[in-house]
Amino acid sequence: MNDAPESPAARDYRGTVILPKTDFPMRGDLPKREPDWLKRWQDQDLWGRLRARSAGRPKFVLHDGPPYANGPLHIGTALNKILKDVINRAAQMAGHDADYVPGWDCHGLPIEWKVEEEYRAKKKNKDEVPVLDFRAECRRYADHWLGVQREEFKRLGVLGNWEGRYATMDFGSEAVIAEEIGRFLMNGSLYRGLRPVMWSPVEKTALAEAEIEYHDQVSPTLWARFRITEAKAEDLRGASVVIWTTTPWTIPGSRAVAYGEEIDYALVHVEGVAEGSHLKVGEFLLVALALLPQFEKDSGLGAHSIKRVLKGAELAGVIAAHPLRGMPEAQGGYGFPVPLLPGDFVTTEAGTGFVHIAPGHGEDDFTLGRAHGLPVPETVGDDGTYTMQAPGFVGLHVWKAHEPVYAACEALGTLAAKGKLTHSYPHSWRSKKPVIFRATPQWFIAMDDANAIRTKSLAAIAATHFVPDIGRNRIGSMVQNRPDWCISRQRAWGVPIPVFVSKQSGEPLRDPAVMDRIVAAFREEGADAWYKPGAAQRFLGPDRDADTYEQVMDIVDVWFESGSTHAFTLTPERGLPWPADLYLEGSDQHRGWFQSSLLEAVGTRGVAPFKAILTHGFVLDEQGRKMSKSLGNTVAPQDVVSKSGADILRLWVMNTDVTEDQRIGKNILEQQGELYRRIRNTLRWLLGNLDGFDGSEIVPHAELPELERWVLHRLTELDAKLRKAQRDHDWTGVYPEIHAFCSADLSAFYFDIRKDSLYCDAKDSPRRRAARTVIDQLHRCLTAWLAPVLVFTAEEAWLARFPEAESIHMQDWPVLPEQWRDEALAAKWAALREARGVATAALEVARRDGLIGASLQAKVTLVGDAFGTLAPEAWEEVLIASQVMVAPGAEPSAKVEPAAGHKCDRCWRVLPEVGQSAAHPTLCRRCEAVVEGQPGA
RNA sequence: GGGCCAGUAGCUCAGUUGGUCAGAGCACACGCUUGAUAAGCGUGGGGUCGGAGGUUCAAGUCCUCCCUGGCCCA
Repeated sequence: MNDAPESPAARDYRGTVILPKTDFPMRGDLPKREPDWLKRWQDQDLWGRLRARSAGRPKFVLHDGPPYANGPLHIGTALNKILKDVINRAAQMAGHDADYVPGWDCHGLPIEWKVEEEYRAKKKNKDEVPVLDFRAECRRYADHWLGVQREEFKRLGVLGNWEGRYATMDFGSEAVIAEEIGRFLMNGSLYRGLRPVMWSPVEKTALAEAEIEYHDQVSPTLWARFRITEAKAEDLRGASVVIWTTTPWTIPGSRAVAYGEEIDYALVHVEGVAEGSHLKVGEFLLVALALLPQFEKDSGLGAHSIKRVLKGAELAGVIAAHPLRGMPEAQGGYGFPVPLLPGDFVTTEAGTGFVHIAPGHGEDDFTLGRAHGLPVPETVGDDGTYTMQAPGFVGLHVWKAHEPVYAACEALGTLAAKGKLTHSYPHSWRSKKPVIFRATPQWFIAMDDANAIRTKSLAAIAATHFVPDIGRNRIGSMVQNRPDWCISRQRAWGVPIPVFVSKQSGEPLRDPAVMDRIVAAFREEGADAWYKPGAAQRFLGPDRDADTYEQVMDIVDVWFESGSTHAFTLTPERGLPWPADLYLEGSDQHRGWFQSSLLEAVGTRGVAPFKAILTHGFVLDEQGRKMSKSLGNTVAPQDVVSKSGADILRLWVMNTDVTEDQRIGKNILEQQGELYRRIRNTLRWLLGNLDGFDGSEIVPHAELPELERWVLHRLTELDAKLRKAQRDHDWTGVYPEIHAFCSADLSAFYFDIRKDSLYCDAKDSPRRRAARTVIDQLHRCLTAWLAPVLVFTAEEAWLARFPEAESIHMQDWPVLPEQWRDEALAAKWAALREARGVATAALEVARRDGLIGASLQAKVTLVGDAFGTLAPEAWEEVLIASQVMVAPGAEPSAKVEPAAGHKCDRCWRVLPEVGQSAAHPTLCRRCEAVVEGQPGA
């Protein structure tokens, strides 16, 4: 019915249709093309040009948290760096000078361990290797991985000052780290103290909290009697307090027993015992009432009576005997009185409601002991064997001590019961071996001395902008509760704590001149200077005798080093302001880098080194589980880059809510590929329709049709969101919205509608020029807005249009005219699109019924006042229908029937007028005019 | 074991102070187009908003408990 007339012979008008034309390929082919872009940027010194161009702009400094240089990048590090890159690029394009200096953390146990492993493989003993050689080996190792990671970061499209990167092992960094320690030495916050620390007997070193991981293990358990020797209440004398412990090896270090003041304790008279029980009929025991039923099972307690129930508070002043008192081999070693002390950490969740206190073997123990003036015995040596202070067990390893402890207690009649328990226990993250709490001399930074680091830190936290805000609580409660900062490590690969201690007074030497010599030497020779022969005399100077000083050979905690990165990176020499605008790391760094940086800066400068903190979550697999090699669910960034392209990985980062944990996997990446294709095709279509575009055809805003002005309004909305995200560092949902704009607003709506005009109107028709005016802006906005994320694709889409341009990355985001914003128009068109849905639904029904195929075959009658705000001719455009009638009515509805007339051979609209022209019998009037080149067509 | 956070269609995410909030995009199915074509358009089916109680006239939206997962800490 819509066939063109058979005669005269139909002409081919295809050549008169203006179809999109561009060399911008449909497929990204990212793995192949991205390296070419990287080379171009490298060759043109994009980074240098950006800095030159940005001179004088307000600085934006995201201070890089240093990844550890000991292996290839994993997906979490890639996520972190990509997010930083997007934020830096966005700040740059929003008008800042975003000078980004990437950095690396280079010292520390993991590298040391790797190098030792290499020695072991070569049958070399580390202890026989000169320390300077060993340190050189570690340096080479770190340097290698720093190089590998740098190239991997670059491949991800991350832009930064790679030449001027910082590393904690640079001589200048080592010097500043020593200098920072010196500040704490001089201001008095650095002190040496005996404290229980997490100690690895295998690696023979104290471990930081971050170097500990928890695994289940089976521990021997011990119920031991502490016989009461002194008590006001007569019925308590001679009774035994029963403690329970999962570390029987700490018994030789036991110096007190803790109880809970509010806990109810039962004085139990034993009247019967199960076979094999170590309890004795007739004895009196003290056990928490709530735990008595469990104790019965654990100890084989049979018939018994509760003589009395007492509050823990009544136990104040009670003295007991050590369970090893009288041990023959100990030669009177455990004869001291053991006081009962109140401890608020005592619970009735497990055990007996009594906790034995070994001040050298636990944080709570140490604190309680210190409060009551208890000694801190050093019962265990650095290799995990007992010292002379554990008489009867000297030389025995603690992991082999439980049987001897059982035996000694049994012989002394203080063994109440024994057993086994599977529980979570701390292990060294390197050796995977269990660690112990052990009292050792360590260097600490005081949290609550006159320097008041804790108080000042809490104030600094209150003044910091957190994204998300919950981070404030998290780091706040940690700082509130943390103990003094133990900064010493008994290792070789790091920056030494550059301190001399007077052998006579035991006091550290506080001499600025000595510190100056040390810092100057480190700057020239690196921290190796500390280990060179004659170092002590060299630094102490001619006026002091090195023999009267102990040179501290501990190195500093790597968290102190990374906490000092602000001090050697945000410097006037680098032209970087202090403090940084932003620190951006995973949420685990609340305890790590955020905190060490905060404490270090507050301790030396009184304020935080950052204005804002942004945290992201962890990368999980598609089921939301942690990634692990054993589960085989890891996603390597290198694989994503080589298979899909860095732009896909970058898009994934920005399409997730980074404040929560993010999932990644094959399906999710495929989905990102789909989203990418839509964006890419949008750019391609824009480019295709800008072929030959020339500023002379731009139509003034006031003369644009409503549809065009609506698109420009949408641009102002997106622009506002983008700029708000840039200011607040909160990007959640921004790029999903840009994608939705490309898909729903442009591709499915605006583009679809304007194809008729762009393809079929005369080149210079006002309507077509208006569309191209907007398409020009769309191209400029989208490429600029996408540039921080799709760094390669945006460049390709920019240069496809402006081949002579330097780079999209040299551009700023366009500043949009305020007049584009038109809320009333937005509301009107939102309503129109609702109404349009009624019509498209009706068209679909007609299609189902075979009445029409393409919508241009339809004549649509719109009934309803909702349609009245637009003229029928405008509805023809919006519905892409050949003929539209509008009629008043309450409920909106649409009637569809085949359009009457013939299909225009050029624009495919079906109109009665087709066939009326003698010259072009197969064309509609508009197309005839265009083909004839009539003015105003 | 403790602290903090999260759990909305297969996937990624929206859903202010409780009252058209059960949504979007992608995927999927079906259809159209063949002048964005290894593209484009339309329509549609999918969720008892982790589970169970409770507060309220009214609860993804508040409270309690539980389950699952994550980070941190023991």
